[in-house]
Amino acid sequence: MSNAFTDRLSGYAPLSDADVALLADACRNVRDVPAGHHMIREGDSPDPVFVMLDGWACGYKMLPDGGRQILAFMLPGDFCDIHIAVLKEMDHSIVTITPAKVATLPRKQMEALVEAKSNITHAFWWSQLVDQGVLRAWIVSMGRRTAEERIAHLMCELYIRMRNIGLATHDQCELPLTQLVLADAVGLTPVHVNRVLKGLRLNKVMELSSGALKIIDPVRLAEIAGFDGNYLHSRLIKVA
Amino acid sequence: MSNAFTDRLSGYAPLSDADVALLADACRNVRDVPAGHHMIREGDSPDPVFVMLDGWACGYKMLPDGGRQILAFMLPGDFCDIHIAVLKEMDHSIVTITPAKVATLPRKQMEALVEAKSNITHAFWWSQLVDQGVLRAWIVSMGRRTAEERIAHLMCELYIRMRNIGLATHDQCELPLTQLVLADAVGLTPVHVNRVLKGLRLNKVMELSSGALKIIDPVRLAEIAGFDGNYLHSRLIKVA
DNA sequence: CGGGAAATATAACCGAAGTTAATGCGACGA
DNA sequence: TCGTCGCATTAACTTCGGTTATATTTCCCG
Repeated sequence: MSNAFTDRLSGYAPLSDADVALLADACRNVRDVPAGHHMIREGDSPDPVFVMLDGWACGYKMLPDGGRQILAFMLPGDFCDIHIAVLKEMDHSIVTITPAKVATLPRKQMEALVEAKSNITHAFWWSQLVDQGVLRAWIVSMGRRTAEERIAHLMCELYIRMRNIGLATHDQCELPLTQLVLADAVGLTPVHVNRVLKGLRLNKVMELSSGALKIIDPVRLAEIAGFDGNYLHSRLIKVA
Repeated sequence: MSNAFTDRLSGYAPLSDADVALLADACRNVRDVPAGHHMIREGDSPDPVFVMLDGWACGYKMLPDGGRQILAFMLPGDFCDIHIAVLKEMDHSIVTITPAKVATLPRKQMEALVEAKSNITHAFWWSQLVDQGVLRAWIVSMGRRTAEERIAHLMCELYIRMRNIGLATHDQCELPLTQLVLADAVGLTPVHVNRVLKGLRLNKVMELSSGALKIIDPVRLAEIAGFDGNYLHSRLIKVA
């Protein structure tokens, strides 16, 4: 009865079989959506909460000049936005990057879950805190890291997150991001992303091609990124 | 019985007099701390939750190379970090910028508040969401805005937040940040911050001196910043 | 299998912000 | 009252990453 979502939450609080069943049941309403499908648009009034069960999505904000800044990547098991119906209006948009399976939890059900089971509340809180930690790490990257460091850091983040949900081998994982998407995420131009990627490839640090990330020299990569995975608070692996 | 904290939360959920009294009582334990006092250091295991009742603080992360990135400013009424004791280890530090009055809420009391009163829980959630919105806005700034735009945007944010808690006049507010602190916040060098500030002053947009921000041309400032205050979800003024 | 769009790759040039360094100016304590 | 320390200011030079433009490759999809 478990799925990517219950797996993730189980890493954040000790959930009983009943809790897991409850959560799994809550996301029984699953939709298959194609790549490039908007789940939420800025300005929408949020109703259901979305949970990624399979595939990638990202949250982003457009600027008046047409630029786009990606704010976060959502992987299987992640909440898309855990607002719990408190906002009048979404302040950003969410779109799928690959074809995806998305569970739709009506807000009432979310609220019921939070009220009823303190374990689940706890797991939601924790999830929220981790997401916030990721946002903070992005701010640090954008503010103080060079282009190469930023990209290396994002690769570390995504690789570890993929590993935490069992979707990475020891040196490799799927990474279905074009250089344009990457550029929108790290606040660089696609041209410069290409230059940096070339550098990392030539220096035998990592390779990114045909939708997959291959880490050749993990130590060097983490060194360049100044990566400290602590902020991901990833208990999953240790528990499992 | 109200204070800066209960005022802020009242803007997020309808709190009864009893709720307010409960919250005010929860932060009866107030400490006066000097400027530059560390409330939380990265790596600490968090115990109590801190609430700013007066003065300014900021959260930041140090980089291996000695650089510093400020992640958020905390104003009167703000939670310093609403982790509710869920983390093993803080992933960033929090330090006062001015002399401040800080309330210390033991984690047990926080948990009790959350469990007991759904209004209060709701207000905490909302507060959390606003903070997250601020983080996202910072990412957009760092990723996609020029130096001038970034500084203009931060000034807009801080002015509006000060206004929301009744600490700004129609064109002015206290802003006790040195150019060095500002630089650490917007991800620029102090030298460049100075250049930009000079430009804004010469163009009669705004002035920043002796700890105060004076907005001369608010329309132009918001224009430069591409500021849309929506993300602050500031219901306070409208309700009051 | 072949044509077309999207994604990647490269090059030449430009400009915003970083670096380094020197100077000015208060505020505060001795 | 003076000296000092931190902050603000300014200048000269450098560099990282942006811009624009043009291949080239990949990968769909008929």
